[in-house]
Formats: sequence, C-alpha cells, structure tokens
Amino acid sequence: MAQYVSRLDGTFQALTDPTRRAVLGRLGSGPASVGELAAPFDMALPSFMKHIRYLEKTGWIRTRKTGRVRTCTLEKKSFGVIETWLGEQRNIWAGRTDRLEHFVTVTNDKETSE
Amino acid sequence: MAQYVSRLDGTFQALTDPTRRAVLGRLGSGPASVGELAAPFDMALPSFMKHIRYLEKTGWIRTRKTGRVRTCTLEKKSFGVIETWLGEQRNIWAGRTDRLEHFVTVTNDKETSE
DNA sequence: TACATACTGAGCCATATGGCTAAGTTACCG
DNA sequence: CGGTAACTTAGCCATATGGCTCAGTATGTA
Repeated sequence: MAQYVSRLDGTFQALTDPTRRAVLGRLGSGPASVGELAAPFDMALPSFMKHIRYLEKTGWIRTRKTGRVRTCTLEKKSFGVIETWLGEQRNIWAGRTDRLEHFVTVTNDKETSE
Repeated sequence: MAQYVSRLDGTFQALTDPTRRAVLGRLGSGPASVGELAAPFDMALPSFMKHIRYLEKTGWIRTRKTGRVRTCTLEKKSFGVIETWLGEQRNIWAGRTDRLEHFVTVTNDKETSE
C-alpha cells in the first residue's frame, strides 16, 4: 500500500485527533514544553509524545530540546496548506477546472508552500 | 476509547485519503454517479464504495439512488466547518479566545448547499 | 553524590482503515 | 424471460492508529 503519500495526507491526518487539535490550539498562544502541553490530558506521557511526534512529522509544529525540556512551537504555515486546498476546491466550483487533472491523478503535492 | 467523537474528527478524516479528496474535487464540478466517480481509479468497486459511504457518513456528500444508479452531490457546507476551525485558530493567534464569533470571510461562496 | 524531573524507547494490545474477492440484488434492455 | 449493468453485502487480510506499561536516559537540584 501507500507507495507515495501526499503532503496533504499527513497534514489532514494530524487534525483528525482531538488531542492534537487541542495542542495546536494551545500553541496558538505561544510555545510550550511537552509537560505543559500534556498537563490537561488524562493520558500517559508516552502516548502523548506520539501526538507531539506526529505533529512534528507532519509539519504542524517544530520542537527543540534544551536541557531536559522539549519546547514546541506552532508552524503556522501549515494552515496555508489547507487554505490552498480549500481555494482550489472553490476554483473548481467556480468553473475554473484547470487543475482538475491533478485531483484525478491522485498526486496533488504541489501545495507544498514554502 | 472514543466515547464521543467530534464532528471535526470525521470531517478531517475524510480528507486524509487521496481518493476521497479526488472525489470531492470531481463533485465540485457537478453531481455524478458512483460508476462515473470510480472510473479514474484502479480500484475494485466495493473498495471505492467504502469511500463514498465514508464521505456520506462524514457529511461531505449526499447520495440518492434512482433506479440502479446512485448519484452523489457535494455538500459544500462541509468546507465551512473547516473554515470555521481555521478562523478559530487565527483568533487564538490574535489573542481573541472568543470562539466562533468571527465567522470567516468566505461564507458568501457557499450558496448552493442548504 | 543522591534524588527528582522530564522525557524517551521498547513493546504490547484493541480497533480502525483501506484494500481484495466472491457472491448477491435490483434495475433496464431486447 | 434472459442477460447485462450498477451497485451491494459479506467476508478476509495487512497495516496504521492510539492507547497502555515498564524500564531507561539525561538533566537539574540539594
């Protein structure tokens, strides 16, 4: 399966989980450590860390370890990836089907903004 | 696990699959039958139908069977769900944690569905 | 040095996802 | 009535996801 996975797959997949969406929400008001982010959740640390790693892997956050504390920062440009996709859909509705082939051929990766 | 699943979970989950995104793209230019939608994909019908059912379950499309043909229609309002979420995130960045109040700009595009 | 803090790694488990085939069912056509 | 077309149902299968525990490792603190 999955020989090639579009950027969009992971970008959306990251948003399917309420824990991860909540983390993004929290990070919207500024960077935080893993411990701070995990505090509100009734979840074991290793489980929570999987979400952090997933958000990092899919480009939604950046993390950096200083001492024993890992600090997470929101990558706002990921929101742009979604907005681009939304815009393309609306273009189709508007009759500008110039990009339709990309959707049909499954590989829509050109939204890799920046 | 998952005793209560947010609407957003499914809304985003539907978009994680390239086949489903392609179907939404195609439906953006008008309703189509399952057969028409399935044609571009090298996939068995039952597999494809799962995607259709999933899109229906998560509110992205509506379907109706007439004779032996099932016709699918895009539910454009689902895009609004995502835009609302995006708007909420941006509000957080801006320091306004009052949710939902700031309904996003693009609402004037979604006339055709309900 | 001893101990606590903050992750991290390994591995287990149940369920979900996304594909398949084989065998229906239900129209429509001649 | 017989056959074909357009789904549909019912399984099976491999991998992914999202949780857990238990046992590290690396830092900061007294």
